[in-house]
Amino acid sequence: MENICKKCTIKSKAASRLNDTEVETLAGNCALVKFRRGDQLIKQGALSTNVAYLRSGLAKIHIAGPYYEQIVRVVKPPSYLGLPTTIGEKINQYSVTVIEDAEVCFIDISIFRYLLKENPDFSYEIMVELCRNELEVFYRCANRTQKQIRGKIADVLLEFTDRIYHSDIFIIPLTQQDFGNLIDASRESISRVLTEFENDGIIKFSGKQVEITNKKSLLIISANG
Amino acid sequence: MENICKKCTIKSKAASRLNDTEVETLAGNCALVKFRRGDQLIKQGALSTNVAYLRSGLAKIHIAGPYYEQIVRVVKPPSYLGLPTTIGEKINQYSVTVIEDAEVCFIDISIFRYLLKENPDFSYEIMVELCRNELEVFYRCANRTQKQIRGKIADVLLEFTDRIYHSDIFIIPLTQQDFGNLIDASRESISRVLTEFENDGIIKFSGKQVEITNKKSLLIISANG
DNA sequence: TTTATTTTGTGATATATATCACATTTTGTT
DNA sequence: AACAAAATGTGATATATATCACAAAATAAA
Repeated sequence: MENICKKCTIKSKAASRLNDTEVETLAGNCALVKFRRGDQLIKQGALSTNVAYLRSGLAKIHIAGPYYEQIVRVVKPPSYLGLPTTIGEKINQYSVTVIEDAEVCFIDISIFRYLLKENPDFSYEIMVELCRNELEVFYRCANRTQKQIRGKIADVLLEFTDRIYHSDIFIIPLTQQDFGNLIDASRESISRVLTEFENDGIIKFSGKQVEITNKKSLLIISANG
Repeated sequence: MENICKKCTIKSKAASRLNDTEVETLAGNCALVKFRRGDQLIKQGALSTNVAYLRSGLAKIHIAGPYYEQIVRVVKPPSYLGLPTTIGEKINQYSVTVIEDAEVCFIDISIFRYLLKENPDFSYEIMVELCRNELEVFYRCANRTQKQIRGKIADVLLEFTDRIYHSDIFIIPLTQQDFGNLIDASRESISRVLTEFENDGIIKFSGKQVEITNKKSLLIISANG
């Protein structure tokens, strides 16, 4: 088997800490798979045998809430998925679904654990990622609670334009239903506010394509809403 | 200096993975400090030089939200505090305040990092803790969103009785203001619902002391509310 | 003990957002 | 291309919970 990981151009910061032998071990126990929008990468409740590394595309993490499925966050690459399961648990504690065609490397859990044990630098970088996730959920929580719908929608639009697509024009990778779920709002409210933003000349949108035409306003709404 | 850590009876699962020499290193760079309710252990924005290990007592994690301070969760011992800062960041990303008199060990950051690097088992246990935290925040998020006040209050009461105090009678360690903040409700709503629960014979409460008199009802409310 | 401060209780009222209901458009499929 | 299914737009209405405004009680400080 050729060493696909060695040549990988989208290596994680953690993986770049691995030495040649370790990369080889990784490559021998790692499968690159392509997924399409809607495909489920990780299914809550299922036994897990792999860590997933999101190389490209976009995914959403969602968990079963008391009444309905709750989207917790949107994940952009590069990012490891399912770590909390790998570490400590055997059964997936949440689901991950692709929302934009993605390439994912599945890494055998025991190999991943082996690398964590053998290479403290690798391990440390994984920890950094875990910590960052925790903090992000904290912030997101505070925002979700304290802002009202307009502000939260502005936040999401800004996140897409600045951190995910790095462009003023992009396709929202979520249905309005999911968009609402992500920020705790109803589908109808999303529709209304988006229309309102359009009327106010802040965005243009047709279908799922959005163009941010007045980012300043969006920033103000994000700060005050 | 005597080796206080070696004799420690409330050792973390991670720390129990350390060998004698490592425990000695830890002991030499670790200070046990007592705190009283209201004392701030970790201050968001401040430079961090220590990891805090909550040995006893109770604390709340809170972060600056867009409009007000948001309580993210209540932490019970044994638990490491400030890990996300230790790992990856230099400045505290959230605050921690004692809500019930506590004993805390402050561990020098560089020593902590050294132990992470030297001892993969220690490191792995820390990761387990990080992952558990992440999952808990996920669940909490879904609950906060999907349940209404009655259900969320029932949840908190159940958490106190089952997981924190292991007793049907306990003192709520939060003001109603903080209680509300924790579950996204107003102070007034907490007061009203608590009174309602008392009228329905589910709890008895005088001042901050609560006695759960009908746990079954509470479980039902938690499940349906 | 007295005084000041913080916390709690409770009614009346306001409001942001959900829900419902249905038309319309878009997307996916045979 | 035609049809079925899913997603979106928009008005009318409902509602859970916040906010306001005080009074009362409990805690902390002097």
